Amino acid sequence: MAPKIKDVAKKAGVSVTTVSRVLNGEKYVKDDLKERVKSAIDELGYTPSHIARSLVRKKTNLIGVIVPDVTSSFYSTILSNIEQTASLNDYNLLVCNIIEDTDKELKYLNVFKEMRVDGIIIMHEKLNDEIREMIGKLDIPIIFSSVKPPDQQFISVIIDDYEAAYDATRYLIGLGHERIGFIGGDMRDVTSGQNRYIGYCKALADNGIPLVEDCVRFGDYKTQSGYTLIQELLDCEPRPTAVFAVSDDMAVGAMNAVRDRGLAVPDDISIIGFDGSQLTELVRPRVTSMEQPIREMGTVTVNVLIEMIAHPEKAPKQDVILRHELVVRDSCRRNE
Amino acid sequence: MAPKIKDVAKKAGVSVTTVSRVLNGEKYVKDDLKERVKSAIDELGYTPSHIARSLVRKKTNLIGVIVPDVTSSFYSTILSNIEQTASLNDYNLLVCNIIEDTDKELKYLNVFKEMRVDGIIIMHEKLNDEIREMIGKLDIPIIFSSVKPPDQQFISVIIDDYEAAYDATRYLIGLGHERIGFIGGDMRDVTSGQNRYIGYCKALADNGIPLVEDCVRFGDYKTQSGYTLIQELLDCEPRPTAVFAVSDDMAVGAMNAVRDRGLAVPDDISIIGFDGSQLTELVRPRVTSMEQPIREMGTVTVNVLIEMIAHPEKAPKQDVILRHELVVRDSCRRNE
DNA sequence: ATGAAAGCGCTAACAT
DNA sequence: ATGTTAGCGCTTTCAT
Repeated sequence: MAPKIKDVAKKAGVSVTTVSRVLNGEKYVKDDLKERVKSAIDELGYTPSHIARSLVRKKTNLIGVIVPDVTSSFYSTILSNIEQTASLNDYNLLVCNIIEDTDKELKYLNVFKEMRVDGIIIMHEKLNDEIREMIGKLDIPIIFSSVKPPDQQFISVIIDDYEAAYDATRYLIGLGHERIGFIGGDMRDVTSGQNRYIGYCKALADNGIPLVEDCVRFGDYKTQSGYTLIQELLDCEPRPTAVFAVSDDMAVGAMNAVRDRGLAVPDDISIIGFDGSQLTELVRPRVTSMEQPIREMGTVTVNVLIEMIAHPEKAPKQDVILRHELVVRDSCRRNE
Repeated sequence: MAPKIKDVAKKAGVSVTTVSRVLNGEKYVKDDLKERVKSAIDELGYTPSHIARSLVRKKTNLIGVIVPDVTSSFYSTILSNIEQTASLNDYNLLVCNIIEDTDKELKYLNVFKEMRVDGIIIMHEKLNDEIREMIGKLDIPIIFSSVKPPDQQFISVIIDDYEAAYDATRYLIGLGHERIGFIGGDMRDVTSGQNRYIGYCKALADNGIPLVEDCVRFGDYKTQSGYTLIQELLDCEPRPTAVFAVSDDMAVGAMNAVRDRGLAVPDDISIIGFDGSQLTELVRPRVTSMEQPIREMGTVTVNVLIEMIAHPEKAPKQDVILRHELVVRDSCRRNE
């Protein structure tokens, strides 16, 4: 059996309180006692039980994280930064990977509650009623990262997706493109679905370019869906000279489809992505992308959450909006 | 304050023991009492405290996982499967991302100990003395996934890297290649460093092909290192007609470098990767790779670990060796 | 079939 | 400056 505080106290010839005091770095312990306790701890190989501590302190230093898919470059990068920032602040991560599995999410939310996690980070916006209700009466600080659920009560760390999509489209227009296809996300998603689509539409409208419904498709942000959907766009007459894909994964899928059809990016068609995932630099041509500050997003999310945990009464009422940034690489060119 | 078992007992007009009994699905509770307790639980929105439970049961249902880099396609895929299998068995994951940071790993190992996790999964093999010592006296079941540290005392879920590398090299030889470059890993790593290199050497030797030191480089498994190292191989006279990179990431980096130099894969040079990461299908040409059963690896790791947790006395003494498999795609061709 | 009470390992009044 | 003790929320003998 692992040694407990009582064993240390006995060995050092002091009370458990004294041991607890040196454990928690309190003053009011004479140096010689402190030394005795420390060597007792060393000899016994004692490590305090976080469990017991949590029980009395009513604080677990645990953050529950719900990721849609850890294998995605986008989410894993945010997760990586979440982990780093959490670790820096002595928080540990309970990670749940839900692959569109509502039951699993519900289960994990319940686990988070049982575990008495101090805070929760959620990275998807498809909240059904059950989950909404569960979350609503959870009484644990919750923050959304990179997404914004329709509910006003929750706060998010996001970019302005509307504006980012607007800027991405404008970039294409500025390059002389007028037939610009769109490969969108899930229109049930407010940020990554609706807002990006609206931004695209508005940019066209502001520049007197008519929206061609036939050049618009919606997918699920993944490579395969970009691969599939662009094929329909390539069949349009006249063919778009540029395509805006609302995720880098979809952009890469689209680029592969173009290539597999014997066409070239960007010579035959320009493609711009969205997110700023590592993939943009891995493929050839490298993907021009409207980037989110992914790493910063993870960091900010944790910092805001920790603030909410520390001061639940003054929880922020406003979303945190980070800046998006166009990073030009090689997948778009001027339309002559 | 969240309701506790005592509140439920009071509300239902029974003892806490009875509540505990229905919570844990024991028999010996009359139906009407059971009903009363259940509705009290519902009305109060009571959720048992995992903390308190863990304290008395001396079981946390927590598994600590140490990943070198969650943003890597290879590790995140294993992690995803670890999570899935753990969740299926009611275990939760405490995830630690160490980016070659020994201090952080040490810290986390200590956190795992404090948290009294039931088991630990480690996915890297660079154990320095400090970590080795820490792990040695941890008294928590530990299993290594996809890697094998030099120490005989720990068990691993791995493939036979030597044989896999041998087979990969033989595939290239079978394609008619005789000048076969090698982009290896870290020679301090037994599995992914040494064994793959030795397999490569042995395959050459068995086929009467002399090893050309100049066509061998060692990197860190990442894209950038593949990109850099292959440049030196391309300068060799005569130039290798094929290259074996011991990770898909390095293979992709190498392919990019080849392309950026105006050469083509596989027409000018064949490149075979290793791992079977998602990347192989994402880039063009798609990467022929000696694949590890990544998904199975995560599943098996958790299953074995859970077995070790349940029966610490009869811990497996043998590594679990999974089968590797060559998946032919488009990055290698016959050398005429 | 149900309940009283001890204790899991620790912290935090409170007392000295 | 140090020690005593009462919980934290639950499970689990042991009684009844």
